[in-house]
Amino acid sequence: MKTRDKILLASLELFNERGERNVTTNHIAAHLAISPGNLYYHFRNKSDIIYEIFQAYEKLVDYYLDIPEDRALTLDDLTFYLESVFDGLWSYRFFHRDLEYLLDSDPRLRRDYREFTERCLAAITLIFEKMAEAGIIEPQPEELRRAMSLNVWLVITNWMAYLKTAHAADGPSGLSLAELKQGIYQVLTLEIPYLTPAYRERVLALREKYRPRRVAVEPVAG
Amino acid sequence: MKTRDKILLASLELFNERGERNVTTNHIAAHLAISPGNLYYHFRNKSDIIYEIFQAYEKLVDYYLDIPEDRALTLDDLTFYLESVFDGLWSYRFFHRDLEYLLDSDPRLRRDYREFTERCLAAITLIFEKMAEAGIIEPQPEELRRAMSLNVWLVITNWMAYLKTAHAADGPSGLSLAELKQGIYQVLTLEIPYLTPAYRERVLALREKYRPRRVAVEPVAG
DNA sequence: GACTCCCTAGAGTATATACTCTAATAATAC
DNA sequence: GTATTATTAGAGTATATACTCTAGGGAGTC
Repeated sequence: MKTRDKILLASLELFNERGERNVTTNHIAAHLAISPGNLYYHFRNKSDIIYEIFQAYEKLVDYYLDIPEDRALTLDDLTFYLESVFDGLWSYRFFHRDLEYLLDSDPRLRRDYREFTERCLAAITLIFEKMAEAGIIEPQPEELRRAMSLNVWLVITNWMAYLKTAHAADGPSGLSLAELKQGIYQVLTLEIPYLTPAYRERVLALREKYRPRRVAVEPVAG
Repeated sequence: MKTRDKILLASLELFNERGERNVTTNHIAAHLAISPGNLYYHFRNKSDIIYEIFQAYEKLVDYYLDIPEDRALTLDDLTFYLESVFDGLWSYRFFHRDLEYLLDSDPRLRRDYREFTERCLAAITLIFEKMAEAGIIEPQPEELRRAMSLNVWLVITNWMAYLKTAHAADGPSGLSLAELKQGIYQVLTLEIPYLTPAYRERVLALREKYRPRRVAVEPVAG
């Protein structure tokens, strides 16, 4: 693999593990056993690394959320969208953690992220629309659909922070993708009241798959 | 005012304005025109300042969310809870911005914050319970009520980040309390499907008060 | 072999940051 | 007044961080 790509990969890995704030360019270089000079040969600064990682994230989610317009939406589609979005969130999980600081440090990123959010919100709204068309949920007025979509977005983008700050154990054990996907349970909770009788049971069954299992908190020895 | 209190106040102010990450102890001292030595006479380190500010935040919200058990809940109560929570969020808005880093740096804070979240979730659940008792919303099973409360929490705690990252203008104009309170619109959106006919119109009218006004984006000169 | 171009090493730097240390001053107690 | 304690100033420090600079290796080309 090219050094440039190795840098991007290692950065993402370290950022996800320790948080962007705790990872310096020297750390990244050391992790790859290359010199700082080498790293700076490939990237002008840390912001550029982050920006490029973001672009990959953006591309991934855009790809996932490319809603086909020519056919009806199925429950499998819905499952796919939900799973994919949380997969993306997982792979680039450092990003939302320090979002505000990152956007403050890089105007390009701020602009792109705003547009990215708008695209995501539009996609979610479209999904609601197509769910109504498919008879999965009752149709709702435009205004409500938009507000609901925004709530879905807020729940999705904040679920990880909730897990990391209020839920997970203190230890360095961290978080698992499986836990993260319990966010799907929360998202589907939002849709319950709008489900049509025809689909109600099926969606509830889907939701049930993501129900958080109450994890017993290990008593700390000592 | 005592120097100690001045330090807490100035820290909160600067943290809110610029973000904790961008505010050093030297900045705080300079802002107050005192020496760093003086600051460190009153606080052992930056973490202690943050911890003390958090305790004030916690106390404030606990006070707001002290739900009286001896009487029925009214719409005015609900309004008060919502307004208060967003007021608190505003006054200590730096906190959620760097939450994960802050909790990683201070085990006391992590423990306290987790308990704080649990108390807030319990309070929200109780509010739902009492809203059902008061006939404002239809009663729901325990499980659903808990999941709904968590969604309310996720929306509330993420609303500001949404505004700052995806919505607000780039400029240093920043955010206003009024904008922040549009989060109430989103929270009430969550409750719409559960409203009883008797209260539906009234709650919708309340919600309407917080509807975001589409702000025209100023074209940038130049 | 010489030239060029891409890549890399590694020492080095300017700046920032959290925090310390000493000495002096103000406040209080007796 | 004197002793004691609380408060403050301000210079200073150890460490970290993002980033630079110079020198050179390796591979291909003529």
